Amino acid sequence: MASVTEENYLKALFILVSERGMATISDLSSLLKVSLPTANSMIKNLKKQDLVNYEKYKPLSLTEKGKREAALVLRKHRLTEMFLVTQMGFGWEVVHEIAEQIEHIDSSIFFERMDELMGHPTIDPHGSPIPDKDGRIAEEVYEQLSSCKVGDKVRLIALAHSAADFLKYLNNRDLQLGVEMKVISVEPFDGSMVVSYSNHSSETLTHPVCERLRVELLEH
Amino acid sequence: MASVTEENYLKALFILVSERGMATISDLSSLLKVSLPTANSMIKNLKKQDLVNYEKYKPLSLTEKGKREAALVLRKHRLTEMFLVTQMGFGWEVVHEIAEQIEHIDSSIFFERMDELMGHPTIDPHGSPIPDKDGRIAEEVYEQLSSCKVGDKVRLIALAHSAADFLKYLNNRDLQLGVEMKVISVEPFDGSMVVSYSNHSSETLTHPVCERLRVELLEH
DNA sequence: TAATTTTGTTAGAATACTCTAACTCCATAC
DNA sequence: GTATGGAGTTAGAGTATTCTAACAAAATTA
Ligand SMILES: [Mn+2]
Ligand SMILES: [Mn+2]
Ligand SMILES: [Mn+2]
Ligand SMILES: [Mn+2]
Repeated sequence: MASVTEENYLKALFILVSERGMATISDLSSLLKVSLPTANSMIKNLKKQDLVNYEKYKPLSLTEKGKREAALVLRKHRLTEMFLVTQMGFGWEVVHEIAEQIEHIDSSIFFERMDELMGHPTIDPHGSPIPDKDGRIAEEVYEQLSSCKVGDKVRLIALAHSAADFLKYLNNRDLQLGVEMKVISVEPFDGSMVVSYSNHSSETLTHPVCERLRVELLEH
Repeated sequence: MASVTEENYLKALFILVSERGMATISDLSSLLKVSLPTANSMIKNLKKQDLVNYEKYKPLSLTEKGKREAALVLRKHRLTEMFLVTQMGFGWEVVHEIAEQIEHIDSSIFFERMDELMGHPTIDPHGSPIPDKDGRIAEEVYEQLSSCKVGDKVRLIALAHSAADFLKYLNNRDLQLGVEMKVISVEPFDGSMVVSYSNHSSETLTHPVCERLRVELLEH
């Protein structure tokens, strides 16, 4: 069984590859906040266990075995986040930190019970898909709010990142998953958008925010 | 902050001292399933941190600081066990293993929320007291069933040990905390007892079992 | 292409935890 | 009181994870 450290590396690699199509040792190094040589030697270790594909100076990828392992950790992470929100009443801005630890608990009955109690959820509180028991995960084929046009009506269905700061920013503006929004205007200079939704008739969102909001197009 | 390993040592020491009045390095070594030199060197480490009192060849004890740390880990352990039983529907025979891992989660809000959701329980599913937030713990001044006499009526209020085997044994006989039992007879030769309770009019319990059942005397 | 910057690698070392082997201390049993 | 066996200790070493320093390769910029 993979150690806590190894699990963190596998999950990081899985997420990096699914977000950017590829991953390098320095991506891992900065995401996990370890030095480059540390990441380098861990990658060699994971290669030895046939969990990652790696050739000197080449980009990284997970083997099938590594993908499975990583997806199962991600499953535990996302199930936990959902459990913390739906069963324990936590806000979506605090659950990631706790799940980062609980994802390493070694107990199949624990996570199976969570899953049952929640009725087998398919997404986590941030809208990301939860891998199934075999490590299969749904494609994320969402549009970014930033790519929408004036007049578009969309529904917020997921977030590209779930840092607490960002989530609190959304809380302060009553932005939750499921909210229907309409694009009022787009500023060509800096990509900021004015949108309306719920009780908010006019809210300005900067480009970095719009990029991180994943939406489903309802009308345009 | 203490590492997972250090927390396990502190908790083990706390339990050994509270159960037997004292603890030695070999007690720790066998309880934690590590070699004697391993326990020895960890004790030196904990002494350096002013968590245990230790002089070569002398018995061990926790400092006030060590007691507090240990009690807070024990609090997390027992809150978790109670949570797993009352909020997640697990049987008391499986929760110890899971709690052994979750007790090391570093998140005060997580355990505070557990505590709130359960209405601040004071005992765990095996009847052991849950230390409070300051690390204070109630004295356990229970009688053992094995010390009762024929004719005594007692209520089962705690278990001295919570190994899964033992708990399954109790499950098979419908023995739960709170059950009122009557001592029908005691076999002087081997200390086994015949008791009646609930729908069980005559159940034989061996001495090792009776020793581990802690009771409150109702009548005699 | 040449210079520069970024990324990756190797070497060497530190810390935490663990072990076995060998030895010493201590309680108690004769 | 000495012999003995169990408990405790020290020495030395291995694995996992991490780091810094020094260097090499690759990518980017000029
Ligand atoms: Mn998360
Ligand atoms: Mn993690
Ligand atoms: Mn327990
Ligand atoms: Mn533990």
